[in-house]
Amino acid sequence: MKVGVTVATIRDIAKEAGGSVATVSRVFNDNQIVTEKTREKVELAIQELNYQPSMLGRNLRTSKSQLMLVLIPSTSNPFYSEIIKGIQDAGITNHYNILLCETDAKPERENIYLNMLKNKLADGMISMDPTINLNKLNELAETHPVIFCSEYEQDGVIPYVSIDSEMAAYEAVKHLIMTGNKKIALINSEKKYLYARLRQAGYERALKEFNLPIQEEWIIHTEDLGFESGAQGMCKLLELEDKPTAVFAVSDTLAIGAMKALDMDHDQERSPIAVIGFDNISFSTMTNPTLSTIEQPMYRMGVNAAEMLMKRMKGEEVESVILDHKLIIRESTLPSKYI
Amino acid sequence: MKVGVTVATIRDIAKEAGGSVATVSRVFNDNQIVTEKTREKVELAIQELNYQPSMLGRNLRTSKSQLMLVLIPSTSNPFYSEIIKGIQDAGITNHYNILLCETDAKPERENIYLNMLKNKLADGMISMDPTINLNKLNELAETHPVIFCSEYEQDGVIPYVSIDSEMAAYEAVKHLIMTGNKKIALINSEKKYLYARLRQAGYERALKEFNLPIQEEWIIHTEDLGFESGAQGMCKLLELEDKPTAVFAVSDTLAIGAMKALDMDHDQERSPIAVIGFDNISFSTMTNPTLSTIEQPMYRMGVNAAEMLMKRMKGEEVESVILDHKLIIRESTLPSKYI
DNA sequence: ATGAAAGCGCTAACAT
DNA sequence: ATGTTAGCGCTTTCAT
Repeated sequence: MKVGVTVATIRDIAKEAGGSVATVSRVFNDNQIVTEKTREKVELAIQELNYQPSMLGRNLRTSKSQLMLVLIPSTSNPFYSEIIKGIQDAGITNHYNILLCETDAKPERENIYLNMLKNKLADGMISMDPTINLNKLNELAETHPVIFCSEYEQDGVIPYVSIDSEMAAYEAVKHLIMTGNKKIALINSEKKYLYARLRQAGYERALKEFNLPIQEEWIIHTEDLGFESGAQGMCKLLELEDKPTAVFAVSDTLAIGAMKALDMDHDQERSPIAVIGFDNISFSTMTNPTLSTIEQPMYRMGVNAAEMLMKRMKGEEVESVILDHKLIIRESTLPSKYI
Repeated sequence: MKVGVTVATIRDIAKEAGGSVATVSRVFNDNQIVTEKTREKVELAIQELNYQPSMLGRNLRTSKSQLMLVLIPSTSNPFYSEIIKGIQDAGITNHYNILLCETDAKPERENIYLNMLKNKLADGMISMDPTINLNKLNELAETHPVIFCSEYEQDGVIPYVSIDSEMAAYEAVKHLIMTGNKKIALINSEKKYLYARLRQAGYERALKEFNLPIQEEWIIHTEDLGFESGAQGMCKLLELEDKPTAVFAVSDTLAIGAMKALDMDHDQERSPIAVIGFDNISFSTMTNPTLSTIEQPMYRMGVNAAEMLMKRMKGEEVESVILDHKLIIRESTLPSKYI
């Protein structure tokens, strides 16, 4: 690494081209007012000195950073990967880059990121973090562009893009009922998250509609969405006297863990247990049996969230969006698979 | 979102505290020269006006952004998630944030990111992208801090953190041989990638050492590391007259896809096929059978890469690092599983 | 110990 | 059409 190599600034170009910094700036910002002749001279100088305008200078002047903050709880859930890809694709088309922020459910990290928005290091924020402090975020949203993606605040003021979790859960459970199950368990995450409450509501609505009892012992709450938690949840269910015949897990990662616990359970007496997940991550086609699930349009959610944020950053108003979900029936809920 | 709300600047604080901007700056930078009394006054004003120093201003002045660029080919491979977590954890401790850059193997994106480094939007770069243009990167590295993580240039000048891919592959294949396999196939990615060449070299070395033939038709090259590619690779092998009895796949994602193809192959005549992967992503314990693999210390690789880069950004020299890998034996290579 | 002032690289209002 | 210049918010040197 060469030390002391100074990078060309706009002034160097101006001098080299025999013009002023304003002209150089105009050339770079595609200002049509510049003569073709002048433009050529400037562009030659730019080539010559291999000039790149400093974002630092430009950003300070325009007080824009062209950066979007993206808050996620953890990178380990593949659910977020597809969304991020959507955000990135939409952002890059409009010369925005994303600053990925993994909060790991740590409030001190959250603070760092909220401050980055306050002190202009980023122009706006997309939050996918269910653990975020809503009071602080709402306060921030009064003065800065913020969009929710996936997890949001019901009846809140921050625009969001999400799906109808209650309806999707209802459909998943109804599918279990229609395929002959009467004892249906729920592996849910903690009820402090909106999506957890909504999916539980959908689960309960489906059971009620078909006059099936809601049994406390068939509802498991896990600490996180890891495979391990799903497996533990299933183990608890398998220990029950009165075992369920089907399980609805609120994420594919939980469902996959649950199916693994089923694999490893060598009680040949027990009846097969159907499993349905939520998200449709790509892994869900790789399990054996393949996993029935609710598809979320993750890539589109990301694109939408980014576009909403970019509008917001231009000062436009935006409306929240509910995207379509879809029931995907695979082997894990096919009775035949187990016969 | 309130419009027109102006954020407090360092001058506002100076005025409020009845001091100068220099003093406020000193307080913020923990300059010990400030009197306790003055410091208190300033801190009160900071509280009062809820002041956050603008990174934009600070960055321009110090010509540092406290941002590290992280280049990855795609977010969809979970292999990168753990590494990124390591980078982020190490970075945040030192007040660095990461700018995640998915190149998607598109050269135009690559250019965007390389330029961000040139024009000071980021202080340094960690590249995990095997598709990157080495000429450009080497040129950039002459003037800017760059570190390779996982994929690197052999005998190049850019420091890297990686594992011994050749040795790891050798061990994986030797394990297949020791468990009784004589016909061993390789599902590799494209040979333009260093890791692909090294792993193939290890594969060939193990075969040679045990006097097993290297058969062209048992070596598959895939376009990417997706599940689908792994499945297609296995299908090709299953169509062969002379089928292998074991497969070494250069990534867990490929291996998992390959195992899925095995699941779906209903030829009851064929002998079982052992599979070993590479990476030890968390999903590899969720398949049935569970996947034998080579563990890479992904989190530690990330931490190391970030620390190396931070040293480099301070102007220190750093040495490349090879971290330990580990053979993980699970069900997919246990002969008993198939009997 | 504190303050005044220069200046980082750029854009844009204003002047020519 | 082009140039001059102020100033974005901060750090830091130099003076007091």
